[in-house]
Amino acid sequence: MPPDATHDTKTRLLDAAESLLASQGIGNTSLRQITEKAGVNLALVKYHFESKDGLVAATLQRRLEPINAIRIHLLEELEARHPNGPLPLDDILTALIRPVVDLGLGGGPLGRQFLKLFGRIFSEPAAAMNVMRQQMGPMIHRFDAAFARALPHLTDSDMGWRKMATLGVVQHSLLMLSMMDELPLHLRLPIKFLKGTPKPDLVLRQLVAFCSAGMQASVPSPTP
Amino acid sequence: MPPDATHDTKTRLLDAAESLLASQGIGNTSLRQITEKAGVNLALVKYHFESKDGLVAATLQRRLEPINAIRIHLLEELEARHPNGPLPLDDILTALIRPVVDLGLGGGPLGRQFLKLFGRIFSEPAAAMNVMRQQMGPMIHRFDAAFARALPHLTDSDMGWRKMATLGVVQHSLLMLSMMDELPLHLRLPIKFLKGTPKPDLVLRQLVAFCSAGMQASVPSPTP
DNA sequence: TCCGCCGTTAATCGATCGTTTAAAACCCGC
DNA sequence: GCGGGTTTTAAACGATCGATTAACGGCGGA
Repeated sequence: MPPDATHDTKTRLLDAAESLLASQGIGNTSLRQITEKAGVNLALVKYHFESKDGLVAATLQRRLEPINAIRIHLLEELEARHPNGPLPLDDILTALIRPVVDLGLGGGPLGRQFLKLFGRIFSEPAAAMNVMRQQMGPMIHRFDAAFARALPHLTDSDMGWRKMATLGVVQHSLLMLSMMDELPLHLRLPIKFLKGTPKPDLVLRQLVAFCSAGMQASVPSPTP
Repeated sequence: MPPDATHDTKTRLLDAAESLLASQGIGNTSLRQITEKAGVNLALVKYHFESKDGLVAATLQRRLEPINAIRIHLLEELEARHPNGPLPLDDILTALIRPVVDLGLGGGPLGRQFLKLFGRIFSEPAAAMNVMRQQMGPMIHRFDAAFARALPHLTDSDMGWRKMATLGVVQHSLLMLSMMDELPLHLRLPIKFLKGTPKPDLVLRQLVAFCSAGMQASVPSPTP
């Protein structure tokens, strides 16, 4: 199976889109910028992806699908290692966080750029959020049972707050990291404590440590 | 001092901008939408705010300035209450988080909408980030000493990671909350554990509990 | 009363947007 | 090497963008 032209054009468009959407946001990136960077005719976006929204959705899906597949695979491995009883909280969090950290900091520059797009996604138009929800929904649901068994004393509401906080930690931290080597120096305020790009293992350890402690926090009393 | 026409027009533009920028993002909102909602002529944006960037900056500044002033005021109150020795970590976090929670959930609908804009800000063009940095920089720096004294065993790097994570928790959680009563039901996946809009006190307690535990987490060892 | 400034207005500028069309170029099996 | 489906191309569509211009209204001071 030779790399036929169709696949090539599609990939070139996806790569260019990923890079530009990440650095400028969806609404601020034009199809002309994308097709020019890809070295491809403007009308091919409609031909291969139907519309701009279609291209954006495909760009997100290309990365989210394998990431979430790995997450679930890691969780299943973990379950196999602990057939009975609850899973260690740190291991659950690692299964959830490691795939996206590895893609962003372990892979090439394209992965890094996608991290930024991933961090932006909640601020983008609904079309993008739809893909996100469609891809993340089943994966998150798969983790719910594991979390509930690891922290059985938490109410559904408390658990909900903490999962939301965890997602915030991961998303914001990775967004900041992915901005590091691209933003002008004077905007680096939140990450000036970093000398250079940190190793994926360090990032993972820091994020898991914070989130694990946060999820295990004692339930706050109604009024002091 | 009667409410002169100038101040009225400026306020109407700021209110309309705040609402629209929050719900659509900066790049996806046109000046024509803003001026139409404000019931004001298009050219008045240039007259009063010089440009679109100027209007956006003024919109952010109007909210960030008083919020950060209250944050610093709460911190100073706290320092006065504990003249010697470190401040309680939970109280530091409360001083940092309460003002923005109160604005977003305690005030009127405009405050709620600003929360969304605040949550989006890191994904917007550099012009918006500049205002953010300019306003947040001195405030954050003011809290650094308090955090360092409350957690003296943390290295600068560990502290940096945890402050970044804390900011992520606050920003993401408040963004999700502010989206709640505006987004279509099928997008509410991350917050479906909430029955209705939670009280500011509950939100504050949840966020402080998670972040406090996260910041106090035992320092992760280099390699297991 | 008239002048001068401030706030406002309508109208238009050139640029760029996503989308669409119709024809050209390409590739493969026959 | 011919025909038909696939892929690519150049060109244009209408719409909308931020910015700008010049003229108009009114109101206070000379």
